[in-house]
Amino acid sequence: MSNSSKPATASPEQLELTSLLAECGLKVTRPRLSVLKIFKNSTHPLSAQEVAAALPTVPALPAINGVTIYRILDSFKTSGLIREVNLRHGHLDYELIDHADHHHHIVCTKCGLTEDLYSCGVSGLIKAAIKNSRNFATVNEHSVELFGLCRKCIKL
Amino acid sequence: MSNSSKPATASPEQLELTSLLAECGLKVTRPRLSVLKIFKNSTHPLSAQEVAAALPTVPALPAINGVTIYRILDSFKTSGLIREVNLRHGHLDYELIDHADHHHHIVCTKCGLTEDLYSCGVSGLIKAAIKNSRNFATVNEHSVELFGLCRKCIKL
DNA sequence: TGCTAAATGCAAGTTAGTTGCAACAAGTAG
DNA sequence: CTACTTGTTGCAACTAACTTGCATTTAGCA
Repeated sequence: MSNSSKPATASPEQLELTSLLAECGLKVTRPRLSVLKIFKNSTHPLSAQEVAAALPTVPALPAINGVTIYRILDSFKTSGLIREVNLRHGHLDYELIDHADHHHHIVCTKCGLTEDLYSCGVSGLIKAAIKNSRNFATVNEHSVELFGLCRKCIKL
Repeated sequence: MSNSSKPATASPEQLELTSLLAECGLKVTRPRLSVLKIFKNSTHPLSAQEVAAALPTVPALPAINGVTIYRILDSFKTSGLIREVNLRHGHLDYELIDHADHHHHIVCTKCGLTEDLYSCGVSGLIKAAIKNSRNFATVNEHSVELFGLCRKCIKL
């Protein structure tokens, strides 16, 4: 039984995903590997539903439950693998945290097209906020989202 | 019947709210006046539920339906009276648009305390985004939210 | 004063996300 | 290699936020 529960050979990609999970102290399971792989291959933030839709349906394997996806997203968030972003789509989106890659988003309010922005410029604002506020002590996170129209939608 | 449907005297506040609605092309109704008044008196963004909770319960008058609140928020938003803000509370918040008063928010991720920020500093980012993006044509809106801990919560 | 379009109330439905609990499986100790 | 323990998953039911359809009412205006 060489291919009953474990693949005969593990691809380098699979190995990378596995160690990424292990490093975060998360057990390596099939659902988690699948979800992580989807994020790795995605160019934009994903909602829980998009993750669900992107899950491969292998006839031989049982489908992954919707609840499990929420719980995986939660565990990934807690362990710092992904972050929540709010793109005003009426639900939460998630994206991998690549520590070398701090960015924000620009969203088309008509079609939902999303691009990353690689400049930021709020560090001054953060400093000023802490300095001027009597109530706040620290700023750990921030979101900057631009909302506009893409070239396609502005023509409609 | 002097006090059956209309008050004998209209307060200056009532008059102001009335004309504000009229200017926006909205019919002046009791539910709308109540909701607008709540926003006028609030120092922070409000959710639909908070608006509902803040509605006065005058025994003589029928209560205002929850659905109506959503519809009022929608009409206020469409006519530019209020704006949506996303403070990661799992629902949408709304605040009056005061055109002289462009601001953003700083939110405590533990207790939800919210303050306004009166500096912004993203105009450079917006210009750069339009210039560098092949896909985007205009930026009409933006959100900047800082998330951190207030002095109370950081001690816990 | 009466008309008409807009606003409201009510009931039911939808969507996103959560909770409790039993079954299962990853990692580890023996 | 096997057995144990704890974290993970699946299922079903539930909640919160918000929406829709339709009948009724009412603001604004002729």
